[in-house]
Amino acid sequence: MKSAVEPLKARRIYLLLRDRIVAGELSPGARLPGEPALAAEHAVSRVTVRRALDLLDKEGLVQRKAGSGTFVHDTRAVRPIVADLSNVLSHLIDMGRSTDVRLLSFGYGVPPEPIAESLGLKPGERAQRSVRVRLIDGEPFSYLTTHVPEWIGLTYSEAELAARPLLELIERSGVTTERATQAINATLAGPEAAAALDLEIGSPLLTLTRIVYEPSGRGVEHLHALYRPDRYSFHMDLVRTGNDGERRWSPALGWPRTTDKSKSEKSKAGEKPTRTPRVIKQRS
Amino acid sequence: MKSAVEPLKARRIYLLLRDRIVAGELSPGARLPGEPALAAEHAVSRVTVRRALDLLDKEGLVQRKAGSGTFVHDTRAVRPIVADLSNVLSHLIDMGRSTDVRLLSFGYGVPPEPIAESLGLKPGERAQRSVRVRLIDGEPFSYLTTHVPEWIGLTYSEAELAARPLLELIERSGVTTERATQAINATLAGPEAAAALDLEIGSPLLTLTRIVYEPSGRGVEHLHALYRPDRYSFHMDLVRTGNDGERRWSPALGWPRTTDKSKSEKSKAGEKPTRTPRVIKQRS
DNA sequence: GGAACCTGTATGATGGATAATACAGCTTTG
DNA sequence: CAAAGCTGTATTATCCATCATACAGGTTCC
Repeated sequence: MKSAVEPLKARRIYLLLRDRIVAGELSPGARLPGEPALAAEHAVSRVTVRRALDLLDKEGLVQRKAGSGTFVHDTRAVRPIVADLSNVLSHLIDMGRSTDVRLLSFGYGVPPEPIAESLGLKPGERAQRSVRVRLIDGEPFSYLTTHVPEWIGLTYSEAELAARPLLELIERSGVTTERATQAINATLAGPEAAAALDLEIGSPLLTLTRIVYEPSGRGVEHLHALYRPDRYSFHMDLVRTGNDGERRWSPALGWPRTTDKSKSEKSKAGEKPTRTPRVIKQRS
Repeated sequence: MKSAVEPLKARRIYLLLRDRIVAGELSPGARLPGEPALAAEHAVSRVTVRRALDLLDKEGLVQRKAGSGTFVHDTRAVRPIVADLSNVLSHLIDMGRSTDVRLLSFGYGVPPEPIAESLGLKPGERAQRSVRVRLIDGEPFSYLTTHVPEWIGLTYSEAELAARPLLELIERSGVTTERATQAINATLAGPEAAAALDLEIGSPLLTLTRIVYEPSGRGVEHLHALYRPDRYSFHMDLVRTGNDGERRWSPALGWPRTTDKSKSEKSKAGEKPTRTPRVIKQRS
């Protein structure tokens, strides 16, 4: 068995720098602090900084010029996709970007207890489990694990699942979907997800867990989605509702907009990032 | 300078197991796979698995019984706070949980370019930057970095900021807030955030970036929030709108019912009061 | 009781990440 | 041109996470 210990500090610095670049804090063309400076800043040796920069370089995020410095390269290719809170990204397709789905796994079995519970399954009852990866322009950005009660799952084939949206298939089976709940969170990539998303284990991931209910209140779909944060983020517009006494933000329903100039977001140096919303025009 | 190489595989396994526990996949009382099994599953040595389990143990998530096995312990203490998408968690306060805010940093300066842009500042214009940590029941769960145009920031004092919601202070200054945009994402904890949130560097974090605009369209607040995913998550209810042709999910405006996780009946072996300190300091 | 698990504990070996240091060649600046 | 940066490239040494292995002592179950 090969032993281990993988880059840690190096990868960390790589990720931090990467975040700052993708977030727009370091604009294209800008020169990064020198290797000695970065080494001092992060209290590591220059060799380590160097490894981090090599990773950025290999990824094309940065261009190194001997004798001159390291410069931020084209970031446009790395700009994340933006979806609204209901997870709609159809506007991307309209923009000519191609999305593709790859079905990694398909089968029936007894799901873990919490999922069974959310689907209202009796102990021992089976469900269909599928794992899919969604790609945009050939690059994977989401890793979806879905569970559907067996009696629904049986109404469509594996091939159909690979080709059509699951929810559409569910509705085709005669089930009406009406309500859903979802939770957004963050995790680290485990081995399978990391492999599927072309990431290293331990990379941060955005998480979305959604349960779709039919009118009777029975769950018909349990979705667990993992997103690469550098390629996907949730975005929403809020409006102020309820005058003073009860001031609160509510989602702006007419949602389409995003017209304004690239409003980027980021915070201070050496901090956490967040993505830059994409300027998107949408049809309709 | 102390050299390095920190636990990697061990921590990874720790985090993965932790996720499964917190997510409910491994219910309280359940017995984890044995150390040899886990070692095989993750292709590591038993020593490494052991370290991961030690971390879980120290955190109180798991109880180890020599000769018997390792069992999932009380998870209720770890259940994350749930907030709706507009970031309201008032219902928690209603539940008797106390929140507290600690002001870590306060000052004025020229913000990084993307933030300046979002606030509509001219190059060189200054803004107030504050860093706060929010605690619930004494435990930190969010790390907030806010930027406000100087002319607004000057209308309140540092003490006021530490005591009252920022948005309230902004509105008190005469500014009307009407619209906001926010993006949700994920990252890894950097050094400062990790320290403030009592985490290790490299832990996953939920990210929320919100920009609040006044009616004229000028930004008046830039918020960058980092949340511990094990203590905080976003939750929302959706309803199906737009019949077939344009089927889509929209946020349910009525208040979401909290995800009641009280599956009371499960009292396994003698319940234990275990009040475990939350320190995750590893290495001694 | 005893087999078959399990967790606790100790050992030595190893290899890869990191540190520390030195020097080359290029670029920019004055 | 020369000085002062910078990146490229070695070399050597250290450290420690991990591996592999062995054995102890507890628990479960037949």
